[in-house]
Amino acid sequence: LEGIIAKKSSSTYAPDLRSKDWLKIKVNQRQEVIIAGFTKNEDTVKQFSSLLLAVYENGQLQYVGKVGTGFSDKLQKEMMAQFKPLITDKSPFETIPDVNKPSRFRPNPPKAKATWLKPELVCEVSFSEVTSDGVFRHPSFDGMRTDKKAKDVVRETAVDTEAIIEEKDQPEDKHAKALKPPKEKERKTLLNPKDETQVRKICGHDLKFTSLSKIYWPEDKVTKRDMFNYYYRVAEYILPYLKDRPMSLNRFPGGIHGPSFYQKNVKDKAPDWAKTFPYTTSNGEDKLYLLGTDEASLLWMASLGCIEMNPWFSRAQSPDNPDYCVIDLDPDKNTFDQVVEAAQEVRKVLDAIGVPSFPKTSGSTGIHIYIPLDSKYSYDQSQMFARIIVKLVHQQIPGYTSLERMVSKRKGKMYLDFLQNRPGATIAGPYSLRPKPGATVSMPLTWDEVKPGLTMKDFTIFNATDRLKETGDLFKGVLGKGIDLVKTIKKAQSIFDVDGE
DNA sequence: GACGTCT
DNA sequence: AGACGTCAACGCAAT
DNA sequence: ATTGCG
Ligand SMILES: [Mn+2]
Ligand SMILES: [Mn+2]
Repeated sequence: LEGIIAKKSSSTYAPDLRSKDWLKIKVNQRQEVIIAGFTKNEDTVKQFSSLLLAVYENGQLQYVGKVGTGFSDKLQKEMMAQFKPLITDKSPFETIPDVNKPSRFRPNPPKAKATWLKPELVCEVSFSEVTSDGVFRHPSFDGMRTDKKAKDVVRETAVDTEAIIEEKDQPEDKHAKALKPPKEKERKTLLNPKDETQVRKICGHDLKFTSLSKIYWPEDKVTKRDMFNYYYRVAEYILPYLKDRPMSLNRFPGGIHGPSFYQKNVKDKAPDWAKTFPYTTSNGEDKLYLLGTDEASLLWMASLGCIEMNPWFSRAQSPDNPDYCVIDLDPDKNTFDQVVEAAQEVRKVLDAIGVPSFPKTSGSTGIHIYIPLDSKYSYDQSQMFARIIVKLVHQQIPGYTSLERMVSKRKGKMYLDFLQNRPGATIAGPYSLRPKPGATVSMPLTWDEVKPGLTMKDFTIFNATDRLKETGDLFKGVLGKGIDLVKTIKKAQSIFDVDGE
């Protein structure tokens, strides 16, 4: 048994971070809204990039934000047919909303052109909360509503009720406060800034955190304590990508410049509550992988000095069937703008054959692109598909990319790594920290963000949680509906010159 | 980083 | 109690 | 059998 010792913390600081307050499952709100227009980004092939949403407030049309996710290409086509007759060059709003509103975390939003619609169509969206300027956070499209008149669409939550009361500077009304939905609290920090050793109860298990002021990232003055606090705060985002996955532990007990080593076997090491996955090595030894499960397993890994989180592509329930295929761009003597170019080339190829793709910075030097497979295929099939894609990409940009396995044969060109799609192989998962100067994070992106000027240090331990509050989990689709490989490969063969070999 | 053994 | 030593991947393919 | 590779 590993040394996680049950001991009451003597610290007076530690508040009860485990009050059920934050344990509540985040329930999205839903409401009907009017479609008042749509935007189309400069580069996209889609019908539209987002819908501009509105509700009536005091008889006036009020902008409540936009939604850019939740519709398939097919649905978009049908919707566009409904939009066409309603297009108008006059904004239905009294004051024209800023649909390209930049923010601290998306300083260069893609240029989106707005098209206005007569406010007649109604749809339903879900969202996590309403921001202080009255727009939806993390909106997602749930479908059209044909049974509802646009004129009847008003705000459904009590949030605005309170906002209006405050605006008019009325005395606070207890009743209004009671109606207010529970505010999505920003998660508190796990560990206090003082004690070198602290014990916390996580998922019912006492975890001990030691050497908390040890500097893990000296260039950035980031400590082990900072690392724990980070994983604690991103837990809800990262855990879906670790859950039930065997983990390769890559340990850096002395920080990012100290010696490091891999650990796969946690037999007789993991605490008794940890879930494990048995495997047998090629020379017949029985070992146990740690499975990602919950916050306790996440923080226990971190406490071993695992700066990175390296999950399998498949889960224990179906270990031979990956949930996604990965195209891993590994630059050598390339600029990051070239990595961006290559990533967009991957996207173009995938777009052409109707395959959704999800990009993220690796946090180290490259970019990872995930393709959802929904564990319908084998690793071999996934790798075959990845090989087809990178071959096509390489044909487009042979000047600075390479498919050579041997580094010396790559001649400084970027490796289009498809071989990582094999059992037992891993890469740093989404939201993982990396043991690199800058305390970088492997950050999921929208494709609009994958453009020249992007840098690895845009996303770090310092800004990741703030960004997540704004963007939500951009990788949701990765664990969603998988592609149809058979159809897709056929389509690729019809469009491109795919050589089978 | 954790554990066993030695002084 | 503290110092010290030891351990902590793996599969595949090219050479 | 050893090395290179992620
Ligand atoms: Mn890589
Ligand atoms: Mn790679």
